[in-house]
Amino acid sequence: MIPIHIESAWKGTSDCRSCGVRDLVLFADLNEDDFSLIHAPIDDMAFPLGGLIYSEGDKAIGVFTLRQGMVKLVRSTTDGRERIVRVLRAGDVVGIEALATGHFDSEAVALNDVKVCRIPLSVMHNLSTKSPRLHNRLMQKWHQALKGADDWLADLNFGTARQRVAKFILKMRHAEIPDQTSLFSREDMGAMMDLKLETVSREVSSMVRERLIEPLDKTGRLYRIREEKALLSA
Amino acid sequence: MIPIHIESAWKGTSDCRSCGVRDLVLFADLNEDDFSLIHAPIDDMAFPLGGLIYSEGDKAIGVFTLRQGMVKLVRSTTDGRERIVRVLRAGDVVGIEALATGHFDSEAVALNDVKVCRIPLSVMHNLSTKSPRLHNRLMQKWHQALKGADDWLADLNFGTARQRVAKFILKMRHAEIPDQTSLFSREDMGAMMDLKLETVSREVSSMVRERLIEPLDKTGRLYRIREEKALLSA
DNA sequence: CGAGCGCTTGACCGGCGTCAACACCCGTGG
DNA sequence: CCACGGGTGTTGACGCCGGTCAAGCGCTCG
Repeated sequence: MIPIHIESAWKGTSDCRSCGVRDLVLFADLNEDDFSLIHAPIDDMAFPLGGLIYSEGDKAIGVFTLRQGMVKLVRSTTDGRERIVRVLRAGDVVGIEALATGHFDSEAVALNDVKVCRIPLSVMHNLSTKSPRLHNRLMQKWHQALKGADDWLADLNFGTARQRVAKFILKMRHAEIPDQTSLFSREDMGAMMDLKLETVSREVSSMVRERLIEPLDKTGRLYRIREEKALLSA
Repeated sequence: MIPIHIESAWKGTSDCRSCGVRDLVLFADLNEDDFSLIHAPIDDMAFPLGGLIYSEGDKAIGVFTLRQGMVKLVRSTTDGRERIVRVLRAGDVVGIEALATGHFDSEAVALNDVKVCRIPLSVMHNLSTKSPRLHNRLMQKWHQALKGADDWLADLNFGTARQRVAKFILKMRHAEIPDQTSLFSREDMGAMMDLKLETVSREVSSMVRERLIEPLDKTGRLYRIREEKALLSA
């Protein structure tokens, strides 16, 4: 999965009022007065699998609201290896740290087809001090990010390889179709759980053999969850 | 280290204007107008080693600014074991998540003698919408917490036992005396790095034998860093 | 001075990393 | 349409790191 910088990710300008996922996102409870305070365009953007949304240390134009798809946040450790610190899903704010510092702390890469809207920092700074509604939403998004980070550590980086993979499978289950789950490349999964790709592959395979999960495609990405309890107590 | 609930941690009411660590903390750049908006007392509190500041799920009265000492944030995993997700130091906000949800996501326990001031949620909610200065500080504190979480994962939960312990020793070095470092009980250190206490002990001992560090007390808590480079490249 | 807690050290073993071969999917080009 | 090749996933053999169990040591504090 080679990251490719997509020059032309721009897809147009958003009208947030009619956003499909508006109840999930930052602008959920803005009123008309709040919208009138937005004086810069919200850009609509799309990235394919592997697309680079930003790099570690980049100066930020804005923060991104994730409308569709999943994004991995990658840090390169001092010894050169890559560590995936978290993955974000629809409704999450990608690059929220730019609100505090103006630049990004990690690299953000699309794990599948991704749609985001980019909200300029100027809009955020202006609105968040003037609209208590956005202010509150923002607190919730910071909290969501922080809890996501702590959960990631406590759930996926603790215990045996089997326990980690089991938790991962459950964490990545689909919101709408809860008996299905989407995995990633074995190497990415390894970087998320601090395991080698062979170990990940072995654990997944053994769960398939034991009928806890069932493959739904031939690429090892989509599975049906057959025995949730057995996974939980793995 | 058995957590003890300290009934009477209350030590008085703070005058934030004369706070010794004010430049580090939330109220760093408040002006007199801002202070006049504070209509509830800021409580000054102290906890001894092992003191329980709050438990997972507790309803929050306020958030805590850490003025002295260190605090561990502990989560109990589904299988009963304890995981230390982060440790906080002077200037950090303990329990910042309460600003978003009103309750605490983890347990907070003092790792040594700790002094905090408790800022009521009402004060935070009132001030943070009315004072852009506090609003900005708050963004920085959220960012500090989130970056702390990501760093913790990337630095301390990756690589061999030796690498983890080496990073830990460097992370816990003193701000003022940079060749000294304070460790914790081997069990706590294990819970922080996902290692068993015997493994932690072995790695520390081997670094002492190799003269990378030198014990400064007889309890295994205080060390002098002799060869920083060797630790970095461990 | 003795009890108890935490740290250290040793012996052993199992889980996971390492290295390597192979299978499978898919896109490309003959 | 099929041959080929690269990328990804799987599986096996083997060795080592770190977990487990247990003993012993040295503080510290009654």
